[in-house]
Amino acid sequence: MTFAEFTDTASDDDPRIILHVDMDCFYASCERLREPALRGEPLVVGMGYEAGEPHGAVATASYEAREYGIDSAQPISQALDSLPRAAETDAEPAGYYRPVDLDFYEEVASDVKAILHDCADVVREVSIDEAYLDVTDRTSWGVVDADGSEDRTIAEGYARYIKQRIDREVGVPASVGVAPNMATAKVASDHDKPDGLTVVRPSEVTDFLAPLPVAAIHGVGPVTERELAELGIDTAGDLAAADPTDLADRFGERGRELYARARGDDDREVTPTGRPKSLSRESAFTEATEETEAKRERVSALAADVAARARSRDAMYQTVGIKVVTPPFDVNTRATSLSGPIDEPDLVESIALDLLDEFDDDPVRKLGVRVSKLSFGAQDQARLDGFDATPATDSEDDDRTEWENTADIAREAVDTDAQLTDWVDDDGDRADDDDESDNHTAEGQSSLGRYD
DNA sequence: TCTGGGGTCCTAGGACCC
DNA sequence: TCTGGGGTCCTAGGACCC
Repeated sequence: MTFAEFTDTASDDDPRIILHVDMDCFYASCERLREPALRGEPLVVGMGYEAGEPHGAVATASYEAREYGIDSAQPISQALDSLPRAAETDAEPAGYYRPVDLDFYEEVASDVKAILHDCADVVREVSIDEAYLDVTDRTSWGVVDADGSEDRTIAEGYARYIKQRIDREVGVPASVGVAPNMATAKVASDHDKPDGLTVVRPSEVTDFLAPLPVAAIHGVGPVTERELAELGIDTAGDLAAADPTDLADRFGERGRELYARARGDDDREVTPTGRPKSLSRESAFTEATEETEAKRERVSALAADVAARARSRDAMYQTVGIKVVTPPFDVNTRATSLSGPIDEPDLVESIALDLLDEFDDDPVRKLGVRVSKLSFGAQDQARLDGFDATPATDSEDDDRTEWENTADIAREAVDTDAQLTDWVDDDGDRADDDDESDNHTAEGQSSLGRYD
């Protein structure tokens, strides 16, 4: 047997079993958990409405509310107008609005995640209400013939067990997709919402995907959908039958990726959730403003916020950036990198304000502050200690801006002992690998310094 | 659909290095 | 003074996701 034959056989005989668990209109379900009277009622969860400004957007709409055309990301005022009235003359809509309470949703989510981790060896949490599980070693594609009439896979029973545990122990509904890879599992969980369970066996993958609209593929948004339509590609089957080279010409590497997903080819492993790559805060003005002071105040507040959050998460950052949205909806970003990771709220503010200067004369409808190139935990800081402050940029001292110099001072002032917290790596080895690639950057620079 | 907030990944061009 | 090819890092923008 050749090696190729061997691997083919191995993958045919032993396809993975991947679950995608997706909580149904999660925020609304959480609100119903603590307020059962909201069950069965049209419910909109959003933000920005209570301030008296009809400026927020819908975060989640219950399925009852969706019946009236209400959808995520819709302006809140419009959504509330769409709700039915109890009587023609009623001023109040016969539906409910609740403001987002993220802290509560995170508590509920952690209960759900605990069950998921109990049910799988590897869990990748993608968001507050979504996760991938590799349960290959916990169940099987084997078929049971329980009552002699239907054949179901053992994996289906396992998925149902997980769903029921979430429902029984936490009290919120979930939709689950089961498939031999992540991309197909994701589409499967979406296929029968809410409270759905869709199992796509290895032999069924192609037939399952083919008839679906191309937008059902994860990664195809409005822009790509439109461009694909111009090429006569409307369904996943069309995409699967297209010429991958043409797709690559038009969409780059993404084209190949989407082609593979439409064919049900996806060998990405389920890896544990890594640490964040960036942290940001943004906020919109009621209407576009040109006032310098208003803009600066907003940026200062956002900077303080984002720096505090970074500190609370034990994150140091090496890049600080801003986002400036000008009418009609032009997104501008600016960023500055420092010579090493820092944890300095004042510096975040001064850099962000400096970057904002460029937009002094522009009307602005939205501002954001972001920190990135994050590093975590005591190890990085121990390294910083030996990090001799002679990065490559030091040769041009005159060009160094005030904040870069300040950054060096701040870095040298870092008290390693004070920062040696009881950081625990709860993300496993893989996340560590990710972080190490970041650390190498710092090491590389200090090496350069030595060889200079 | 005149658009909130928090993220990820990819790409292109320029700077810089050997 | 003119100059190749390979590589990395950085910034800015774009598409997408929940």
